[in-house]
Amino acid sequence: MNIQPLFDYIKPLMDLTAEEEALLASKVTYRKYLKGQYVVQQGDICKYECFVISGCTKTFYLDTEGQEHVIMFAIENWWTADMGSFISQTPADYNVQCLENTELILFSYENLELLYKKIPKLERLFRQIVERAFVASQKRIVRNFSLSAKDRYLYFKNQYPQIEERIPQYLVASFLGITKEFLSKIKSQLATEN
Amino acid sequence: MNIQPLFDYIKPLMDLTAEEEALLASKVTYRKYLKGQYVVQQGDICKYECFVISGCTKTFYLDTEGQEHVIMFAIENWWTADMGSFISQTPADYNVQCLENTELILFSYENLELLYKKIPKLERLFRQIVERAFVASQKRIVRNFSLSAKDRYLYFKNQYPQIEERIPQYLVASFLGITKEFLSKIKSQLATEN
DNA sequence: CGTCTATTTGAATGTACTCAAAAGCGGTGG
DNA sequence: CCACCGCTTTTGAGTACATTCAAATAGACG
Repeated sequence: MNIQPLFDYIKPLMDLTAEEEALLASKVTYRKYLKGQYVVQQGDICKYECFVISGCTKTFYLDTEGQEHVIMFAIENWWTADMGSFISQTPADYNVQCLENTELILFSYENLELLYKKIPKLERLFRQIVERAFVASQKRIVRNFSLSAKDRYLYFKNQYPQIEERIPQYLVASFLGITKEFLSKIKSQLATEN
Repeated sequence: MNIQPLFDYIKPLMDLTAEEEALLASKVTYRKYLKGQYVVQQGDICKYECFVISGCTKTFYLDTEGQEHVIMFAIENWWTADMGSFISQTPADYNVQCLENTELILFSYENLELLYKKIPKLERLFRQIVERAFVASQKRIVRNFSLSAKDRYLYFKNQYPQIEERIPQYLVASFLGITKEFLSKIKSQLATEN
Protein backbone atom coordinates (compact mmCIF):
# COMPACT_ATOMS: atom_id res chain seq x y z
CA MET A 1 0.00 0.00 0.00
CA ASN A 2 1.63 3.13 -1.25
CA ILE A 3 -0.37 6.17 -2.19
CA GLN A 4 2.60 8.53 -2.29
CA PRO A 5 2.53 8.70 -6.11
CA LEU A 6 -0.90 10.34 -5.81
CA PHE A 7 0.50 13.08 -3.60
CA ASP A 8 3.48 13.47 -5.90
CA TYR A 9 1.04 13.90 -8.75
CA ILE A 10 -1.05 16.48 -6.88
CA LYS A 11 1.82 18.51 -5.44
CA PRO A 12 2.73 20.51 -8.57
CA LEU A 13 -0.94 21.23 -9.18
CA MET A 14 -2.07 22.20 -5.71
CA ASP A 15 -0.86 22.56 -2.14
CA LEU A 16 -2.34 20.28 0.48
CA THR A 17 -1.80 20.71 4.20
CA ALA A 18 -0.74 17.69 6.24
CA GLU A 19 -4.31 17.43 7.60
CA GLU A 20 -5.77 17.55 4.14
CA GLU A 21 -3.38 14.88 2.96
CA ALA A 22 -4.37 12.73 5.88
CA LEU A 23 -8.06 13.23 5.20
CA LEU A 24 -7.59 12.43 1.55
CA ALA A 25 -5.60 9.33 2.39
CA SER A 26 -8.36 8.18 4.75
CA LYS A 27 -11.06 8.55 2.10
CA VAL A 28 -9.49 6.68 -0.77
CA THR A 29 -8.87 2.98 -1.23
CA TYR A 30 -5.71 1.38 -2.42
CA ARG A 31 -6.30 -1.80 -4.38
CA LYS A 32 -4.27 -4.29 -6.37
CA TYR A 33 -5.70 -5.93 -9.47
CA LEU A 34 -4.31 -8.87 -11.38
CA LYS A 35 -3.76 -8.85 -15.10
CA GLY A 36 -7.11 -9.51 -16.76
CA GLN A 37 -9.28 -8.32 -13.87
CA TYR A 38 -12.05 -5.83 -14.52
CA VAL A 39 -12.21 -2.52 -12.70
CA VAL A 40 -15.51 -1.58 -14.37
CA GLN A 41 -17.87 -3.74 -16.40
CA GLN A 42 -20.29 -2.54 -19.03
CA GLY A 43 -23.74 -2.45 -17.41
CA ASP A 44 -22.48 -2.04 -13.86
CA ILE A 45 -22.35 1.32 -12.19
CA CYS A 46 -18.86 2.76 -12.17
CA LYS A 47 -18.25 3.20 -8.47
CA TYR A 48 -14.79 4.74 -8.59
CA GLU A 49 -12.60 7.23 -10.26
CA CYS A 50 -9.22 5.58 -10.34
CA PHE A 51 -5.70 6.89 -10.19
CA VAL A 52 -3.10 4.48 -11.54
CA ILE A 53 -0.13 3.89 -9.23
CA SER A 54 1.39 1.17 -11.38
CA GLY A 55 0.37 -1.12 -14.20
CA CYS A 56 -1.85 -0.48 -17.17
CA THR A 57 -5.55 -0.57 -18.01
CA LYS A 58 -7.61 -0.42 -21.15
CA THR A 59 -11.07 1.09 -21.44
CA PHE A 60 -13.12 -0.52 -24.17
CA TYR A 61 -16.56 -0.82 -25.60
CA LEU A 62 -18.24 -3.88 -27.06
CA ASP A 63 -20.50 -2.91 -29.93
CA THR A 64 -23.65 -4.73 -31.03
CA GLU A 65 -21.55 -7.12 -33.13
CA GLY A 66 -19.30 -7.97 -30.19
CA GLN A 67 -16.49 -5.95 -31.71
CA GLU A 68 -14.13 -4.45 -29.14
CA HIS A 69 -13.20 -0.78 -29.48
CA VAL A 70 -10.44 0.49 -27.22
CA ILE A 71 -11.25 4.01 -26.06
CA MET A 72 -8.23 4.71 -23.91
CA PHE A 73 -5.36 3.26 -22.02
CA ALA A 74 -4.17 4.37 -18.59
CA ILE A 75 -0.73 3.93 -17.09
CA GLU A 76 1.14 5.32 -14.09
CA ASN A 77 -0.18 8.74 -12.98
CA TRP A 78 -3.21 8.64 -15.25
CA TRP A 79 -6.85 8.60 -14.27
CA THR A 80 -9.38 6.10 -15.46
CA ALA A 81 -13.08 5.34 -15.03
CA ASP A 82 -16.25 5.37 -17.06
CA MET A 83 -16.85 9.00 -16.30
CA GLY A 84 -20.33 9.06 -17.79
CA SER A 85 -21.37 6.28 -15.49
CA PHE A 86 -19.52 7.69 -12.50
CA ILE A 87 -20.88 11.22 -12.58
CA SER A 88 -24.49 10.16 -13.02
CA GLN A 89 -24.18 6.82 -11.21
CA THR A 90 -25.87 5.01 -14.09
CA PRO A 91 -24.86 1.77 -15.86
CA ALA A 92 -21.50 1.92 -17.58
CA ASP A 93 -21.10 1.87 -21.36
CA TYR A 94 -17.49 0.81 -21.12
CA ASN A 95 -15.28 -1.79 -19.51
CA VAL A 96 -12.03 -1.04 -17.74
CA GLN A 97 -9.73 -4.02 -17.60
CA CYS A 98 -6.17 -4.45 -16.39
CA LEU A 99 -3.59 -5.35 -19.01
CA GLU A 100 -0.98 -5.95 -16.31
CA ASN A 101 -1.01 -6.38 -12.57
CA THR A 102 -2.15 -2.95 -11.57
CA GLU A 103 -2.28 -0.82 -8.42
CA LEU A 104 -5.05 1.75 -8.23
CA ILE A 105 -6.22 4.45 -5.85
CA LEU A 106 -10.00 4.39 -5.85
CA PHE A 107 -12.16 7.45 -5.19
CA SER A 108 -15.72 6.36 -4.48
CA TYR A 109 -18.54 8.66 -5.50
CA GLU A 110 -19.60 9.31 -1.89
CA ASN A 111 -16.10 9.89 -0.59
CA LEU A 112 -15.21 12.14 -3.48
CA GLU A 113 -18.31 14.25 -2.77
CA LEU A 114 -17.29 14.33 0.86
CA LEU A 115 -13.76 15.35 -0.06
CA TYR A 116 -15.10 18.12 -2.29
CA LYS A 117 -17.02 19.42 0.73
CA LYS A 118 -14.15 19.23 3.17
CA ILE A 119 -11.41 20.33 0.77
CA PRO A 120 -13.15 22.65 -1.70
CA LYS A 121 -9.98 23.28 -3.66
CA LEU A 122 -10.13 19.65 -4.77
CA GLU A 123 -13.08 20.75 -6.83
CA ARG A 124 -10.70 23.08 -8.61
CA LEU A 125 -8.10 20.37 -9.08
CA PHE A 126 -10.57 17.96 -10.60
CA ARG A 127 -12.03 20.69 -12.78
CA GLN A 128 -8.58 21.31 -14.19
CA ILE A 129 -7.88 17.62 -14.68
CA VAL A 130 -11.13 17.11 -16.56
CA GLU A 131 -10.55 20.24 -18.64
CA ARG A 132 -7.28 18.75 -19.82
CA ALA A 133 -8.90 15.40 -20.50
CA PHE A 134 -11.57 17.14 -22.55
CA VAL A 135 -9.00 19.05 -24.57
CA ALA A 136 -7.08 15.83 -25.25
CA SER A 137 -10.27 14.12 -26.30
CA GLN A 138 -11.12 16.87 -28.78
CA LYS A 139 -7.63 16.75 -30.21
CA ARG A 140 -8.04 13.05 -30.74
CA ILE A 141 -11.24 13.66 -32.68
CA VAL A 142 -9.39 16.12 -34.87
CA ARG A 143 -6.56 13.65 -35.47
CA ASN A 144 -8.99 10.92 -36.34
CA PHE A 145 -10.49 13.17 -38.98
CA SER A 146 -7.44 14.79 -40.42
CA LEU A 147 -4.75 12.11 -40.26
CA SER A 148 -4.43 8.86 -42.17
CA ALA A 149 -4.18 5.61 -40.26
CA LYS A 150 -0.44 5.64 -40.81
CA ASP A 151 -0.03 9.13 -39.40
CA ARG A 152 -2.28 8.36 -36.46
CA TYR A 153 -0.07 5.38 -35.68
CA LEU A 154 3.10 7.44 -35.96
CA TYR A 155 1.60 10.07 -33.67
CA PHE A 156 0.65 7.45 -31.11
CA LYS A 157 4.03 5.74 -31.24
CA ASN A 158 5.74 9.05 -30.83
CA GLN A 159 3.51 10.42 -28.06
CA TYR A 160 3.10 7.27 -26.02
CA PRO A 161 6.14 5.08 -26.67
CA GLN A 162 5.84 3.66 -23.16
CA ILE A 163 2.34 2.41 -23.97
CA GLU A 164 3.11 1.12 -27.46
CA GLU A 165 5.94 -0.99 -26.10
CA ARG A 166 3.98 -2.79 -23.46
CA ILE A 167 0.67 -3.67 -25.05
CA PRO A 168 -0.21 -6.04 -27.88
CA GLN A 169 -0.44 -4.54 -31.32
CA TYR A 170 -4.06 -5.49 -31.87
CA LEU A 171 -5.03 -3.23 -29.00
CA VAL A 172 -3.09 -0.34 -30.51
CA ALA A 173 -4.95 -0.99 -33.77
CA SER A 174 -8.28 -0.92 -31.97
CA PHE A 175 -7.33 2.31 -30.19
CA LEU A 176 -6.40 3.85 -33.53
CA GLY A 177 -9.67 2.69 -35.05
CA ILE A 178 -8.18 0.29 -37.60
CA THR A 179 -7.92 -3.47 -37.93
CA LYS A 180 -4.95 -5.38 -36.59
CA GLU A 181 -4.19 -6.61 -40.11
CA PHE A 182 -3.99 -3.11 -41.47
CA LEU A 183 -1.73 -1.93 -38.67
CA SER A 184 0.54 -4.85 -39.45
CA LYS A 185 0.67 -3.71 -43.08
CA ILE A 186 1.40 -0.13 -42.02
CA LYS A 187 4.30 -1.32 -39.87
CA SER A 188 5.81 -3.45 -42.59
CA GLN A 189 5.48 -0.53 -45.00
CA LEU A 190 7.24 1.76 -42.52
CA ALA A 191 9.98 -0.83 -42.11
CA THR A 192 10.69 -1.01 -45.86
CA GLU A 193 10.64 2.78 -46.21
CA ASN A 194 13.76 3.17 -44.08
CA MET B 1 -28.53 42.93 -23.43
CA ASN B 2 -30.19 40.01 -21.75
CA ILE B 3 -28.26 37.55 -19.68
CA GLN B 4 -31.31 35.92 -18.09
CA PRO B 5 -30.89 32.76 -20.21
CA LEU B 6 -27.59 32.18 -18.41
CA PHE B 7 -29.29 32.28 -15.03
CA ASP B 8 -32.07 30.05 -16.32
CA TYR B 9 -29.40 27.63 -17.44
CA ILE B 10 -27.61 27.69 -14.08
CA LYS B 11 -30.68 27.52 -11.85
CA PRO B 12 -31.40 23.78 -12.18
CA LEU B 13 -27.72 23.02 -11.63
CA MET B 14 -26.95 25.29 -8.69
CA ASP B 15 -28.51 27.90 -6.42
CA LEU B 16 -27.16 31.42 -6.59
CA THR B 17 -28.06 34.13 -4.09
CA ALA B 18 -29.17 37.50 -5.42
CA GLU B 19 -25.75 38.93 -4.51
CA GLU B 20 -23.96 36.15 -6.32
CA GLU B 21 -26.11 36.65 -9.39
CA ALA B 22 -25.30 40.34 -9.30
CA LEU B 23 -21.59 39.67 -8.96
CA LEU B 24 -21.70 37.17 -11.79
CA ALA B 25 -23.62 39.61 -13.98
CA SER B 26 -21.02 42.29 -13.27
CA LYS B 27 -18.12 40.08 -14.30
CA VAL B 28 -19.34 38.81 -17.63
CA THR B 29 -19.75 40.61 -20.92
CA TYR B 30 -22.71 40.44 -23.21
CA ARG B 31 -21.81 40.79 -26.86
CA LYS B 32 -23.51 40.56 -30.21
CA TYR B 33 -21.76 39.10 -33.23
CA LEU B 34 -22.84 39.24 -36.84
CA LYS B 35 -23.05 36.22 -39.07
CA GLY B 36 -19.54 35.42 -40.27
CA GLN B 37 -17.69 37.14 -37.41
CA TYR B 38 -14.99 35.28 -35.54
CA VAL B 39 -15.13 34.80 -31.79
CA VAL B 40 -11.75 33.05 -31.73
CA GLN B 41 -9.13 32.80 -34.44
CA GLN B 42 -6.53 30.07 -34.81
CA GLY B 43 -3.24 31.48 -33.48
CA ASP B 44 -4.84 34.06 -31.18
CA ILE B 45 -5.25 33.40 -27.50
CA CYS B 46 -8.79 32.40 -26.64
CA LYS B 47 -9.76 35.10 -24.17
CA TYR B 48 -13.26 33.93 -23.30
CA GLU B 49 -15.41 31.00 -22.47
CA CYS B 50 -18.68 31.77 -24.16
CA PHE B 51 -22.26 30.94 -23.32
CA VAL B 52 -24.60 31.16 -26.28
CA ILE B 53 -27.75 33.22 -25.67
CA SER B 54 -28.94 33.03 -29.25
CA GLY B 55 -27.56 32.17 -32.65
CA CYS B 56 -25.14 29.49 -33.70
CA THR B 57 -21.37 29.05 -33.93
CA LYS B 58 -19.04 26.53 -35.46
CA THR B 59 -15.64 25.57 -34.11
CA PHE B 60 -13.30 24.41 -36.83
CA TYR B 61 -9.74 23.60 -37.61
CA LEU B 62 -7.79 24.30 -40.78
CA ASP B 63 -5.33 21.53 -41.52
CA THR B 64 -2.03 21.87 -43.34
CA GLU B 65 -3.83 21.48 -46.69
CA GLY B 66 -6.28 24.25 -45.85
CA GLN B 67 -9.04 21.71 -45.35
CA GLU B 68 -11.66 22.78 -42.83
CA HIS B 69 -12.71 20.31 -40.15
CA VAL B 70 -15.73 21.24 -38.04
CA ILE B 71 -15.18 20.13 -34.47
CA MET B 72 -18.41 21.31 -32.90
CA PHE B 73 -21.39 23.56 -33.21
CA ALA B 74 -22.91 25.60 -30.41
CA ILE B 75 -26.45 26.91 -30.19
CA GLU B 76 -28.64 28.42 -27.47
CA ASN B 77 -27.56 27.35 -23.95
CA TRP B 78 -24.34 25.72 -25.10
CA TRP B 79 -20.81 26.69 -24.23
CA THR B 80 -18.08 27.33 -26.72
CA ALA B 81 -14.39 28.29 -26.74
CA ASP B 82 -11.06 26.78 -27.64
CA MET B 83 -10.69 25.30 -24.21
CA GLY B 84 -7.11 24.22 -24.72
CA SER B 85 -6.17 27.77 -25.53
CA PHE B 86 -8.33 29.25 -22.79
CA ILE B 87 -7.11 27.16 -19.88
CA SER B 88 -3.45 27.60 -20.68
CA GLN B 89 -3.76 31.03 -22.35
CA THR B 90 -1.75 29.86 -25.33
CA PRO B 91 -2.46 30.29 -29.06
CA ALA B 92 -5.65 28.66 -30.24
CA ASP B 93 -5.70 25.64 -32.54
CA TYR B 94 -9.26 26.30 -33.58
CA ASN B 95 -11.51 29.01 -34.94
CA VAL B 96 -14.92 29.85 -33.57
CA GLN B 97 -17.10 31.62 -36.10
CA CYS B 98 -20.74 32.68 -36.06
CA LEU B 99 -23.03 30.98 -38.55
CA GLU B 100 -25.84 33.41 -37.67
CA ASN B 101 -26.13 36.67 -35.83
CA THR B 102 -25.22 35.51 -32.37
CA GLU B 103 -25.46 36.77 -28.79
CA LEU B 104 -22.84 35.52 -26.37
CA ILE B 105 -22.02 35.90 -22.70
CA LEU B 106 -18.25 36.13 -22.40
CA PHE B 107 -16.30 34.93 -19.36
CA SER B 108 -12.78 36.31 -19.50
CA TYR B 109 -9.98 34.26 -17.99
CA GLU B 110 -9.29 36.83 -15.27
CA ASN B 111 -12.91 37.35 -14.35
CA LEU B 112 -13.63 33.66 -14.29
CA GLU B 113 -10.72 33.13 -11.92
CA LEU B 114 -12.06 35.95 -9.80
CA LEU B 115 -15.54 34.44 -9.84
CA TYR B 116 -14.12 31.07 -8.80
CA LYS B 117 -12.54 32.82 -5.82
CA LYS B 118 -15.61 34.77 -4.79
CA ILE B 119 -18.16 32.05 -5.55
CA PRO B 120 -16.31 28.78 -4.99
CA LYS B 121 -19.31 26.68 -5.91
CA LEU B 122 -18.91 27.95 -9.46
CA GLU B 123 -15.82 25.78 -9.53
CA ARG B 124 -18.13 22.85 -8.90
CA LEU B 125 -20.56 23.97 -11.60
CA PHE B 126 -17.86 24.27 -14.21
CA ARG B 127 -16.34 20.99 -13.17
CA GLN B 128 -19.66 19.32 -13.80
CA ILE B 129 -20.15 21.08 -17.11
CA VAL B 130 -16.72 20.02 -18.33
CA GLU B 131 -17.26 16.48 -17.09
CA ARG B 132 -20.33 16.25 -19.27
CA ALA B 133 -18.50 17.76 -22.23
CA PHE B 134 -15.75 15.20 -21.80
CA VAL B 135 -18.22 12.34 -21.68
CA ALA B 136 -19.92 13.61 -24.83
CA SER B 137 -16.57 13.92 -26.55
CA GLN B 138 -15.63 10.35 -25.71
CA LYS B 139 -18.98 9.11 -26.95
CA ARG B 140 -18.35 10.88 -30.20
CA ILE B 141 -15.02 9.11 -30.58
CA VAL B 142 -16.79 5.80 -30.04
CA ARG B 143 -19.44 6.65 -32.62
CA ASN B 144 -16.81 7.66 -35.13
CA PHE B 145 -15.17 4.28 -34.71
CA SER B 146 -18.18 2.03 -34.50
CA LEU B 147 -20.73 3.63 -36.82
CA SER B 148 -20.74 3.99 -40.59
CA ALA B 149 -21.02 7.45 -42.12
CA LYS B 150 -24.70 6.82 -42.75
CA ASP B 151 -25.38 5.86 -39.15
CA ARG B 152 -23.38 8.80 -37.84
CA TYR B 153 -25.52 11.07 -39.99
CA LEU B 154 -28.74 9.48 -38.77
CA TYR B 155 -27.56 9.84 -35.19
CA PHE B 156 -26.73 13.49 -35.70
CA LYS B 157 -30.00 14.24 -37.46
CA ASN B 158 -31.90 12.54 -34.71
CA GLN B 159 -29.99 14.06 -31.78
CA TYR B 160 -29.63 17.58 -33.10
CA PRO B 161 -32.48 18.23 -35.52
CA GLN B 162 -32.44 21.90 -34.57
CA ILE B 163 -28.84 22.15 -35.75
CA GLU B 164 -29.22 20.05 -38.89
CA GLU B 165 -32.06 22.29 -40.06
CA ARG B 166 -30.27 25.57 -39.80
CA ILE B 167 -26.81 24.94 -41.13
CA PRO B 168 -25.58 24.10 -44.63
CA GLN B 169 -25.11 20.47 -45.40
CA TYR B 170 -21.41 20.74 -46.17
CA LEU B 171 -20.80 21.76 -42.57
CA VAL B 172 -22.73 18.76 -41.30
CA ALA B 173 -20.57 16.61 -43.56
CA SER B 174 -17.42 18.18 -42.16
CA PHE B 175 -18.64 17.64 -38.60
CA LEU B 176 -19.34 14.00 -39.39
CA GLY B 177 -15.90 13.61 -40.92
CA ILE B 178 -17.06 12.91 -44.47
CA THR B 179 -17.11 14.86 -47.73
CA LYS B 180 -20.09 16.93 -48.76
CA GLU B 181 -20.48 14.79 -51.87
CA PHE B 182 -20.68 11.63 -49.86
CA LEU B 183 -23.25 13.07 -47.48
CA SER B 184 -25.31 14.05 -50.48
CA LYS B 185 -25.17 10.46 -51.69
CA ILE B 186 -26.15 9.15 -48.27
CA LYS B 187 -29.18 11.45 -48.21
CA SER B 188 -30.34 10.43 -51.67
CA GLN B 189 -29.91 6.80 -50.70
CA LEU B 190 -32.01 7.34 -47.57
CA ALA B 191 -34.65 9.09 -49.65
CA THR B 192 -35.01 6.15 -52.06
CA GLU B 193 -35.10 3.62 -49.22
CA ASN B 194 -38.40 4.96 -47.96
C1' DC C 1 8.01 -29.62 -27.96
C1' DG C 2 3.32 -28.57 -28.55
C1' DT C 3 -0.33 -25.41 -27.87
C1' DC C 4 -2.31 -21.08 -27.82
C1' DT C 5 -2.30 -16.46 -29.06
C1' DA C 6 -0.54 -12.69 -31.81
C1' DT C 7 1.21 -11.15 -36.13
C1' DT C 8 1.91 -11.28 -41.03
C1' DT C 9 0.67 -11.89 -45.85
C1' DG C 10 -2.36 -11.99 -49.87
C1' DA C 11 -6.54 -11.66 -52.63
C1' DA C 12 -11.00 -9.87 -53.09
C1' DT C 13 -14.14 -6.37 -51.50
C1' DG C 14 -16.22 -2.15 -49.75
C1' DT C 15 -16.64 2.34 -47.99
C1' DA C 16 -15.65 6.72 -48.71
C1' DC C 17 -12.80 10.11 -51.59
C1' DT C 18 -11.41 13.00 -55.67
C1' DC C 19 -12.36 15.42 -59.57
C1' DA C 20 -15.39 17.26 -62.89
C1' DA C 21 -19.62 18.74 -64.40
C1' DA C 22 -24.42 19.74 -63.97
C1' DA C 23 -28.36 21.24 -61.50
C1' DG C 24 -30.69 23.91 -57.86
C1' DC C 25 -31.46 28.05 -55.28
C1' DG C 26 -31.50 32.67 -53.35
C1' DG C 27 -30.49 37.29 -53.98
C1' DT C 28 -29.58 41.45 -56.92
C1' DG C 29 -29.77 44.50 -60.66
C1' DG C 30 -31.19 45.67 -65.27
C1' DC D 1 -40.00 40.06 -63.93
C1' DC D 2 -36.42 37.77 -65.63
C1' DA D 3 -31.39 37.06 -66.11
C1' DC D 4 -27.42 36.41 -63.99
C1' DC D 5 -24.22 35.54 -60.22
C1' DG D 6 -22.38 33.08 -56.41
C1' DC D 7 -22.86 29.43 -53.55
C1' DT D 8 -24.65 24.80 -52.27
C1' DT D 9 -26.07 20.38 -53.58
C1' DT D 10 -26.30 16.53 -56.72
C1' DT D 11 -24.58 13.02 -59.90
C1' DG D 12 -21.17 10.04 -62.04
C1' DA D 13 -16.82 7.83 -63.09
C1' DG D 14 -12.56 6.43 -61.49
C1' DT D 15 -9.64 5.71 -57.41
C1' DA D 16 -7.62 5.03 -52.75
C1' DC D 17 -7.56 3.66 -48.23
C1' DA D 18 -8.90 0.35 -45.23
C1' DT D 19 -11.61 -4.04 -44.40
C1' DT D 20 -12.73 -8.99 -44.58
C1' DC D 21 -11.56 -13.56 -44.81
C1' DA D 22 -8.37 -17.21 -45.04
C1' DA D 23 -4.11 -19.13 -44.40
C1' DA D 24 0.66 -19.07 -43.04
C1' DT D 25 4.13 -17.68 -39.75
C1' DA D 26 6.03 -16.20 -35.45
C1' DG D 27 6.28 -15.90 -30.36
C1' DA D 28 5.27 -17.00 -25.58
C1' DC D 29 4.69 -20.18 -22.13
C1' DG D 30 3.97 -24.38 -19.69
